[in-house]
Amino acid sequence: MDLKLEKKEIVNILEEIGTLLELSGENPFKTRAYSAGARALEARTESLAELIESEELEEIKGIGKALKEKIETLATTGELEYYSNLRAQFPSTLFDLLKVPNLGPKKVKALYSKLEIDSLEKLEAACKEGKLEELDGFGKKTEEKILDGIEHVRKFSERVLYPVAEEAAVPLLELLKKQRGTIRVSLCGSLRRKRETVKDIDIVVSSKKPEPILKAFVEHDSVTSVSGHGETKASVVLENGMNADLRVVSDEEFPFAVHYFTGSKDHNTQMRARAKEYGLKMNEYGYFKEDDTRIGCKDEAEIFSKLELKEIPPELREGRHEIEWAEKDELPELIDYDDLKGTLHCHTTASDGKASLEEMAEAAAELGYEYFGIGDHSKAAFYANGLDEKRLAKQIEEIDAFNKKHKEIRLLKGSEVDILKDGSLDFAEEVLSDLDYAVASVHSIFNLDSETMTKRLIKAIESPGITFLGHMTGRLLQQRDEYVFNMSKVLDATEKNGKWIEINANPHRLDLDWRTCLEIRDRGILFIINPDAHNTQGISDNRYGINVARKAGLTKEHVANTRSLKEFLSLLKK
DNA sequence: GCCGTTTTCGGCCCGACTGTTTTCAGTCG
Repeated sequence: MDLKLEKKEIVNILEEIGTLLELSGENPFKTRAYSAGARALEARTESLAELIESEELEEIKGIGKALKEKIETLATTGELEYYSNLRAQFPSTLFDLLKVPNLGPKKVKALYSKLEIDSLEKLEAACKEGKLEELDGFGKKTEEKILDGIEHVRKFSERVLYPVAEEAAVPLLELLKKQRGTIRVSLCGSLRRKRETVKDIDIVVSSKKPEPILKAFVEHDSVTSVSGHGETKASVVLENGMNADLRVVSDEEFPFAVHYFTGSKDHNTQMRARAKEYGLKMNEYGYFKEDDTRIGCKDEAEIFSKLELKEIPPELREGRHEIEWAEKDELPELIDYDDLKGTLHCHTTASDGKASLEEMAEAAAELGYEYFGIGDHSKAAFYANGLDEKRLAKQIEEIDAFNKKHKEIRLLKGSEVDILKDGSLDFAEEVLSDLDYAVASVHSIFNLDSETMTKRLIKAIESPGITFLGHMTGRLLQQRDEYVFNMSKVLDATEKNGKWIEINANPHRLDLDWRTCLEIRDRGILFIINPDAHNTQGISDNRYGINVARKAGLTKEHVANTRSLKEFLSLLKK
């Protein structure tokens, strides 16, 4: 089936239609139906062609007759009149205005229709001239807030990588923990769900006296401005540009508030719907019967058990399969942070690493790993000082010598072999046969057409000397999109040849994405979590890879390097 | 626009906070 648009592109268009409908003042539920439909489509792992051919689109919850037809029209023709008509009503630059905090569709529409403001520049000028005060519902304070907001959007419009958010959250959590009136503290939001990128930091505290806790929060050293400060909640902007929200509730309410603010939105919606089936109303303060009697719960586990659900780990709460799993007692026992017994794909000073082979090995041993795979670049990665056959042979000798001397950790001989443009490898098979393992990666020529790139990857994964593909999609979070290829076909080849798939744990990559892991798991393909470390600290990045695996719902059985050295070596032989 | 073992029509989550109001609309999470 030949499609004009990829699934991702259609998801984006549906989202955009949702926003455009908001701007045009449509029924909010209709608006929501488009963004809900977009998310529902995105969550499916099947390719769009499969969904259309098998007539399954309309089976997806959140996609009805109208959306099905629009999706199919977009997929087959690449166009949709309904969409282009909507787009013609508003300039696309209005989307920039929506990014300004406290500016929503209603206000943006008023700005556009009454003052012809359609860009951040025009908005800024109008604020400075005091023009906004002419409009109903706008005043001096709004103008000031908008000016601050424009500044903020220009500086920090992006979400930040998980480790950046985590680093900013830790001191706040510590501050809150040591406040006198604090009973319990929990990180919430996407940071608690271990998303790969995070927009703001959400924290919930339980206490009998909220005021002093809120005060301590807004006065913390890392706070540069206070954007809201009420009786039970406060919002601040941190010096790294992130927003942080604190909510203070009573201790009885705490588990509900924590669950509520952990989200995701979709997960919460599904939980509330389920609560309703049990005759309960659910909000951030508790369960309520129809006569408004409150039913308390001591912790999150009890919140779930009241609805006959097993406790769902925060990482899984994305509104995908978790409630179904919890209902059937089929929640996977998620892989844990100390389950990795070894790791591969690490660099040394031989190529572009910053630490020597010995330093890297010692650091790995200190982390408790039983085995550690060196994987320096091959000669085509010339920008990274890749090794040629001669230098690789020398490194193999060094590794043999190291293993003779050291018993605390076993070094594995390996290489990160470049996949050349035509899919052939940078080293011949006889060179690879001297190694314990080899990871094949694309490091150049990303802009091939889908068919060529797919063939390229398949040819690499079919090579006998290759153990797994490294960072398979090539994405760099917030920097570079995945290259275009047919993942299904590459996975077919991976499965057929008994190869593995890497979860690259570098926080800039996190490649694979957790959203696609489930399909791979169900094919029976093994994963391996590697840090792609270029220095000794980088080895610990594996915990971000574990985040991905947990979000995907993987257990340790699904991940090759949870095996002991002995088991791992026999896996490699296969 | 979607959805339904109380419904094919009438619901669709809802509370805190802010600013501009003089009782509430808009935004956010």
